[in-house]
Amino acid sequence: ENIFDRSRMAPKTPIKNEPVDLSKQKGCTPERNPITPVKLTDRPQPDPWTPTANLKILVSAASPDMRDREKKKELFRPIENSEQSDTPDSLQYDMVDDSTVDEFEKQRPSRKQKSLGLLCQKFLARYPSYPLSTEKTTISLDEVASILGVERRRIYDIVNVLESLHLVSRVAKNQYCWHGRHNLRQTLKTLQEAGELQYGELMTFFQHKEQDLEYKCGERKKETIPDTQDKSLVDFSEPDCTSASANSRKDKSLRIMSQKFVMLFLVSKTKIVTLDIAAKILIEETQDTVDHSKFKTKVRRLYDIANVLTSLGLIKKVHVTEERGRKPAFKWIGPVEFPVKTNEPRGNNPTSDPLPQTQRGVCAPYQICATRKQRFTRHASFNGAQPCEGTRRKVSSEPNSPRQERQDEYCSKMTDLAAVCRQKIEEDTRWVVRNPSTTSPLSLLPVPGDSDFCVNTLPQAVFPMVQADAPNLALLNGVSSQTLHPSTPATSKTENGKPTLLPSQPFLCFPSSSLFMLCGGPQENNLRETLPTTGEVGNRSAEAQAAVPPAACQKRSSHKCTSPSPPVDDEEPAAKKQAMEQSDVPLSLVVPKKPSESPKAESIPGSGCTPDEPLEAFHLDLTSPAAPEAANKESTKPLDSQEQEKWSQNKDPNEPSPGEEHISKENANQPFRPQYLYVQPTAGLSSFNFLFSANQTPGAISLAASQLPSLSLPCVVVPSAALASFPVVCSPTVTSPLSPIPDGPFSAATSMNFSVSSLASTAPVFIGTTAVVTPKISPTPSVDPQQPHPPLHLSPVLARSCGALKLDSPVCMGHPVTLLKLQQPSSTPLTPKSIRPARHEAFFKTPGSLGDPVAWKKNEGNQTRNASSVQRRLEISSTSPD
DNA sequence: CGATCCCGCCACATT
DNA sequence: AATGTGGCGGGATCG
Repeated sequence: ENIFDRSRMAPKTPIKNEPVDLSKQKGCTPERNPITPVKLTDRPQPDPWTPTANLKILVSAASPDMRDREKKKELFRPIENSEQSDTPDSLQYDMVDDSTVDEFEKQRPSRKQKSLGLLCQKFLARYPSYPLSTEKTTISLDEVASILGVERRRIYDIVNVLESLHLVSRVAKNQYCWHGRHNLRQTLKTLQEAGELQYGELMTFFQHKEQDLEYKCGERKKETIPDTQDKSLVDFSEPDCTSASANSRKDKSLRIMSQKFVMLFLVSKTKIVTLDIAAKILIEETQDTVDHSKFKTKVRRLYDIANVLTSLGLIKKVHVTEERGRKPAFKWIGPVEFPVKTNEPRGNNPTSDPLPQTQRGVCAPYQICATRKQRFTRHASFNGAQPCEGTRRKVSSEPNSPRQERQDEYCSKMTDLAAVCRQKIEEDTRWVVRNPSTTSPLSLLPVPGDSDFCVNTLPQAVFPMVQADAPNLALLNGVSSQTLHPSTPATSKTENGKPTLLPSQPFLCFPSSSLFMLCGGPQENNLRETLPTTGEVGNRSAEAQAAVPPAACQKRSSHKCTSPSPPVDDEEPAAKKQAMEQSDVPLSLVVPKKPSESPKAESIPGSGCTPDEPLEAFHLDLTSPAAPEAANKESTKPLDSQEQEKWSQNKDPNEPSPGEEHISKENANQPFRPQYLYVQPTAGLSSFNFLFSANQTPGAISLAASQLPSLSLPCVVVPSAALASFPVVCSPTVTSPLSPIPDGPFSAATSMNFSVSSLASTAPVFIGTTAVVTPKISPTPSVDPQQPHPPLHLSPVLARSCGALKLDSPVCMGHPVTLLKLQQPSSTPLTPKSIRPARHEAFFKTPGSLGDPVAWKKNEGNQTRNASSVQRRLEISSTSPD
C-alpha cells in the first residue's frame, strides 16, 4: 500500500533513484528503455494502479537479484495481469515502461517497501486464504523469490512463520504446500492450549501490568483476518501436526519462536504483548541471564515474526505506556475464541471415523516420521495417502515420511513449556522443585543402563502388542532412539544415569530432555532390535521442541485408518466433527498407527469408554481397562494387583540397568505394565526424567513413593533436570471412575501437593489428578476406538491415570508432558503377527491435552536422525525386515 | 536517539 | 562439494 501511495503521491520524491537499481533494470531491459518516456508524467496513473502491481514491478525491478531479468518480466507481468484483471495488454506494455519510470521515481525503495511485512503481504496475496481442499498449491521458494524480487532468504523468514501456523508446510526442498487458513483456528487453539500450560502463569505475571497500559495503535483496521473455520479443513489439518519445527538446526528457529510468540498473545488477557516481555519470556534462560545482546537479537527476530503476523492480520503494532514510558508492543487482533471443536462423541470408534482421506493420509505419515527434516514429507503425508501430488514430487524421495514436524513442534512446545515452567516455578514458590542433589530420590532412580536398553524396554513396555503397524513401530523407534540418545549435553548425564528402567517397576527414566509417557502393555518383542539401531544416533537436541499437536493428525489418521467404515455414524457430521475435533484436539494423543485393518480389534465393544474427545488416543488402551476385552492379548487382567505386587517387589530403583531386562521380561510376563515414560522437554536442563506409575507401590519408589503414595498417584513422572530441579509429575490415580470424568478441568490438579523443594532451577512438577482422565479414553480414535488391546496390560488404575494425564489434567498443565501409549508391534521385522491395528496405542499428552504428539514426534525425530533415511524407510515400511 | 529491521555472511543440514 | 536453510547481528533507516 505504501508503495502504492508513493507511486502516486510521491512522485516528487526524488528519491534518490537508485542508480543501482536502475542500472540493473536497464541492464535487464536495455531494449525496453527506449520505450518510454512516458513516465513521470504518466506515472500517476496508468494502470499500475493496483498497488500490488506496482509493488511487484518495483520490487522486481529493484530486486537485486533480478536473476532472470526476462523471466521476471514475464513472471511479473502475468501477475499484474492477474491482479489487474482489467488492464489491457497495451497497458501492460506501458506498464513496463512505466515501471521503469516509476522506479526512478520511487525507486529507492524505501526500506518500507522492502519490508518483510510488505513482502509477506505480497506473498500472501498470491494464494487464497481458503484454498479448496482439493487443490494443493505448491510453492516454489525460488519461484516466489524471483517473482517477488527478493532473495530467498527473506522468503524463508516468511515461510517459517507461516509454517508455524500451518498455513504452509514444507513438502520438499524448496517446495512448500499452501494450506491457507483453514486450519488456522485449530492451530491457534492448539497454541493457546499449549500456551496456557506453558505461559499461563508467566504471562499473568508479566502482564498484569499491561492492563494499565494504554496502547495506541494505529491503524490498521483489522482485515478480516482469519478466523474461519475450516471448511474443509480436512485437507490440511495438520495443524496439529504442526510443522513447525524443524528439527534441524537448533530447533529454535523462527518457527518455534513464532509459535511461542503467538502463544503469548493467546494467553495474554489483554492480548497485548510487549516486545521486551516476549523476548524475555522467549529467551530460555531466566531473564537474569539474558544478556543484552541476546535480548537484542531476540527482539530482532520478534520483529521479523511480528511483521509476518501483522501481514496475516493477526496482530497489530501498538504502544503501551508503562511506568517508564512507551514500549513497543503488539496486540492480537486475530481470533480469540476457538469454539470449533466439538467433541464429538464419536463413539469411540475411531475406527469408524469417517475422516476424509486426506486426513487420514495425514495420519499415515506419522508412521514414518523419520528424520527430522523430513518435514517435506510431512506434506505428503499430510495429504495422507493422497499426498499432494504436485507437492510431493520431491518428496517422493521420502514419500512416507510422516510428519516429524509435529514431533518437532511438540518438542518445541514441550521445551517451551518447560522453560516457562521453570520461570514460573521460580516465581512461584508454590511449585516446589527438588533438587536432585538434595533430594535424591530422583537421582536414585536413574539407573545406568544403556540407552538402548532403555529403549528396548520402553518399547516393549510401552507397546505391547503392536504388531505390525508400521507407524507404531516408527513411533517406537523414534521414541527409543530419543530416549536412547540424549543428544543434549544433559544427555551426557544421562549416560551416566542413562535411562533406566526400574526393573520391576513400571516406570522408566530417560535422560533425554524430552519427556514421554508411554503406557502400554508390555509386549516385548523385537522392539528392542529395532530400537537399538535407531537408537544409535540419538542425538536429539532437546531443544527441538515444539511440541505440537500432532495429535490431531494422529487422531485423524487413526480415525481414518481405523474407520474404514465409511459411513459410520454420521458421515458428514462425523467427518466434520472429526475434523473439528481433530483440529481442536490436536493434542490428542492419537496414536499414529494406522488402524485400518484393525477393525476387528476395534470392534471391540468396549468402547464402553466414552468416546468423547479425540483424545481417544489416550484412552486407548488405558481406557480399555474398562473393557477387558481389549485384553485380547494379554488379557487385561487386572494386572493391577499383580503388577503392583510385582512392582512393589521389584521396584527397586536400585537396579535400574538390569531393570530393563526385567522390564522386558516383565512386560512379557506381565501383560500390562503400565508404564509411563516421561521425558522432559527442557532442553539442556534435564538430565533425567522419570516416570513412575503411581499405582505401584509407593514404597517402591523411594522418592516418589513417599509423596506419591500419599497422593495415590497413578503415575509419577519425574524428569530430572540436569540441574537440580526436577519436574515431577504425578498423576494421582484416580481412584475411581474414570469414565465419568469428563475432561473437565483439571479439578484434580489442585489436589496435588507436591512439594518439591524448590531448588534450583525450576523444575517443574506436575501432578496429575486422576479425575480428569476418563473422558477421553473411550474414543481413542486413533488407535482403535475400542481398543481392545490398548488396555493391555495396564491395570485399570493405570489406565485411569493415564487417562487423566492425557486429559488435561491440571497437573500437566505446568509442564507439557506427553504421554504416549504405544502399542507397538513388535519391532519391525518381527511379527506382524497380529497386526492389528494399532489398537492399543495410546498416546498421551499430558499437558493440556494438547495432544501434542510431541513426544511422539520426538521419537520419530530421533529415529529419523538416527536412522538414515533408508533405515527410516525400512522402519516405515513397517517392520518388515528388510 | 531509540525503534525497526534489511541485508547478507556464514554455519549447519541435506543432497 | 554443492546447495538448501536459516541463525545472527551489523548497521542503515525510520520516526
